[in-house]
Amino acid sequence: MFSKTCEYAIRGVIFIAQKTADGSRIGIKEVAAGIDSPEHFIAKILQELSRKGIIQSQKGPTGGFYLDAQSRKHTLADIVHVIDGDQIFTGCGLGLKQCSETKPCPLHNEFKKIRDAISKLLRSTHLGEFSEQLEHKLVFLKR
Amino acid sequence: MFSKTCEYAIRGVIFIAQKTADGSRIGIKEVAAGIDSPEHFIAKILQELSRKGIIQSQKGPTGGFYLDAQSRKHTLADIVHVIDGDQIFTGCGLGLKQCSETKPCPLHNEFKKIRDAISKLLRSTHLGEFSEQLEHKLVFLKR
DNA sequence: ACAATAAAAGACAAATTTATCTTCTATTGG
DNA sequence: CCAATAGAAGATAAATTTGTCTTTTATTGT
Ligand code: FES
Ligand code: FES
Repeated sequence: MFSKTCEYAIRGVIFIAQKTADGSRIGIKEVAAGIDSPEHFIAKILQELSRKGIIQSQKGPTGGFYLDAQSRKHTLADIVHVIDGDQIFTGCGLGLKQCSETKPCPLHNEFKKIRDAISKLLRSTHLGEFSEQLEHKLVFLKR
Repeated sequence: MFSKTCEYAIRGVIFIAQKTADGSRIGIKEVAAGIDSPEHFIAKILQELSRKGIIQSQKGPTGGFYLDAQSRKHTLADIVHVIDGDQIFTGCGLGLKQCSETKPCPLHNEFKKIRDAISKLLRSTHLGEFSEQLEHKLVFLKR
């Protein structure tokens, strides 16, 4: 569904959203441990998201990653778009070079519904929503 | 959503289903051309599906791939299962080692709906259904 | 039996994705 | 200003997926 990179990205950002809801920052090591991902790999991913303005970062002592008020309005779709591109939003489920209404693949109509459900979910889930859940052990980001 | 291998597999089998509805057989070259895939690559894929009994094949002159009555009752889910395993049917959308009701990821409940929709689609689509569409240029397997 | 045909199988190679390691740069507190 | 900290960046490597090439085996019609 998503690339491994994108899975880490989403988990990482959700983790950051939860841990920095109080305005603090969190270091890359804690993020990697928190979501069970390779440290340098998630670092690169977060750096790209930071460059694109999806999350914030700060170098030096007391530095780390965090989300500002603006970022909390971003959605999971923004992350997926940056990491995996728009394939999942508009691509053909059977891998045709492009999805098309006029030259549809045999599953086009059915795939479209699923794709739209995924889009809707990703677009309607804002990063700010993840601030509290984890602390109460209601949901998990690793196993 | 699916691996490239699995996309080719589905397109290939649908193509075979359409072209051999009359009881004939079709060669690997025609399949590769028909779905715009690398010839030897789709060959390996079809060989595996053949070993698993999802499709049939016959060596030698007048040989080729085809679907018998039994195979036409198979579903797209059978193909996906053979090629990509059960990740798409039961795996966690955020890449946790296993999806779990008791230790769910933050998107578990939403992902489950999507996963179930995909499962339902794949399980309810039988290979026999593809026998006529393509001939009338209603749907396409390459572009 | 024989030659032609077509899939099966296995080895190999390219490309992409995922992961690791090292060095550089910015920031902080003293 | 200086030393410590932590992210940024770039190079390298491993693993996986995707694609190609060659040889073998089964089947057919003559
Ligand atoms: S053409 Fe395949 S999903 Fe639209
Ligand atoms: S735990 Fe992530 S989808 Fe079930």
